[in-house]
Amino acid sequence: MPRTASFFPTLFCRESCDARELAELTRLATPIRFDGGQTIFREGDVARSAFGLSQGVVRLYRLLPDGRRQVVAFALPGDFLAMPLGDRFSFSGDAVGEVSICRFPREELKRLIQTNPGIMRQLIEFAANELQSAQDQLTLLGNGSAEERVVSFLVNWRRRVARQTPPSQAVPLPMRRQDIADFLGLKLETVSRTFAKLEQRNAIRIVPHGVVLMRPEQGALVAEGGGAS
Amino acid sequence: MPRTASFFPTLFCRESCDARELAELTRLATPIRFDGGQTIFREGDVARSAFGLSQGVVRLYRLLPDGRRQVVAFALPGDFLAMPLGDRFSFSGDAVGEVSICRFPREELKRLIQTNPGIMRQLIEFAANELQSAQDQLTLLGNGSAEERVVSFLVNWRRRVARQTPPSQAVPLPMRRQDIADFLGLKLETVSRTFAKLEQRNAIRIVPHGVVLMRPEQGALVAEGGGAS
DNA sequence: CGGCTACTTGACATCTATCAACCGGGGTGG
DNA sequence: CCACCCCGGTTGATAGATGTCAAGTAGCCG
Repeated sequence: MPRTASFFPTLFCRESCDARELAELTRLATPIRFDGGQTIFREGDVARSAFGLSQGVVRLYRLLPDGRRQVVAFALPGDFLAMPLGDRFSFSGDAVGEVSICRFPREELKRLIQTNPGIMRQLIEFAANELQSAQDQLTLLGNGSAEERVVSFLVNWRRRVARQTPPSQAVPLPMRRQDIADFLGLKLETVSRTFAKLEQRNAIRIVPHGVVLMRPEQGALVAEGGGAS
Repeated sequence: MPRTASFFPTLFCRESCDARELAELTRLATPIRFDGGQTIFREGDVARSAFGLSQGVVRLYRLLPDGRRQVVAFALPGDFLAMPLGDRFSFSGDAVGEVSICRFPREELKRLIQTNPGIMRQLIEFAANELQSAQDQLTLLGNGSAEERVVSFLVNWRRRVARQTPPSQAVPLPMRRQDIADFLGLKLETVSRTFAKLEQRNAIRIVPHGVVLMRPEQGALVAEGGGAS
């Protein structure tokens, strides 16, 4: 269990960290790697496995029959990819850049969860967080202008990324404009234009694979509360 | 425990129905009534209680600082109002017409849940459903036109209502246009116009406190999958 | 160096929001 | 019992924001 270490600590050791439970989990986990663009699991597939993200970024999305796409969340290291309940995936996930995954056999994981109240509690908490995030996102898509959506995305993304690699002025944006657009319910041109507008206003600076959020505007930008999963 | 009966069966007896657990739950529950428009709980309040809906319809919503509102869901009998986790309500709920509620003291309910795997499982399943619904709604708000949103709402609402009072051609809409608008991320005028357009097309008929969904169009209308909580 | 892909920018179309007037039913008070 | 008022809903005219289509630019990889 080499690379695995970077995953468990974030996910399971936040509060209740039982050594035995952790050992069990580690025993079940199989580490896998994916290249950028590869699909990890597909909406509708029978969920034989559950996944945890160790390294990299994963976009979770749904495809509509006519090809439209809704990105449900961007996962960061420590996040679950898909809740290990329900026997089919309710969305697809693919790698944005290289990623390291922990794969769990679903049935065994399920059994482990049902017999370990500690893990069970963690799972419920995780679900509650997800729900909260989904409702934040819902509120944003229901009421926000293009600019509010983009700003909210940047602020939330920065907060989440900062948790992983603390000190850094620039916020990396490994995903494409199209991904951001599909996450925010906008078109990529609108995202691009909004970025440009924010830059003209000196709220951000656009850099090769990310943005720099400028100090002064940050306060004014906040407004919205929660955000992505 | 008189009126209470109409709540528990739907919520807790769908699958695993343990007589002892049910008895415990019933012991904790206090029935309350509210008139239309009354607020049952408020976003941000400390959640001393958890609530289950016995009769009527409740709108669950968030208020943004500038007064905009996002209706997160319309609850029907058998639904939980707010997940009994987290120590503050993450949204408000108020009665649409008269409602009957079951009130649970949160701490005791929590204890009961943590010691009863059956109830725990139910709760997780409920949370998973909620999450699924939230993501459906997210997809709708992110990609749907006004008409798609309204149609999706009507179809999903009909399905949910039908579960309660099976045979009825007309779909009751006890909530106001403004509520529907805030649920769908539209303005009430747009909702009204969309209703009118659908009626002109003979897809629906607008009746005093509801609509009738016409047979032929129904097939064409479906398109979207899931929906409200 | 060439070609691909992501991204940006521009002109224009479309949709929904906005502002405002109007309609109609239910309840209240005369 | 009738008239009025109030509220929710509908409808119209107009404006603003985002989507659409299309061209053009920049960075990356072979």
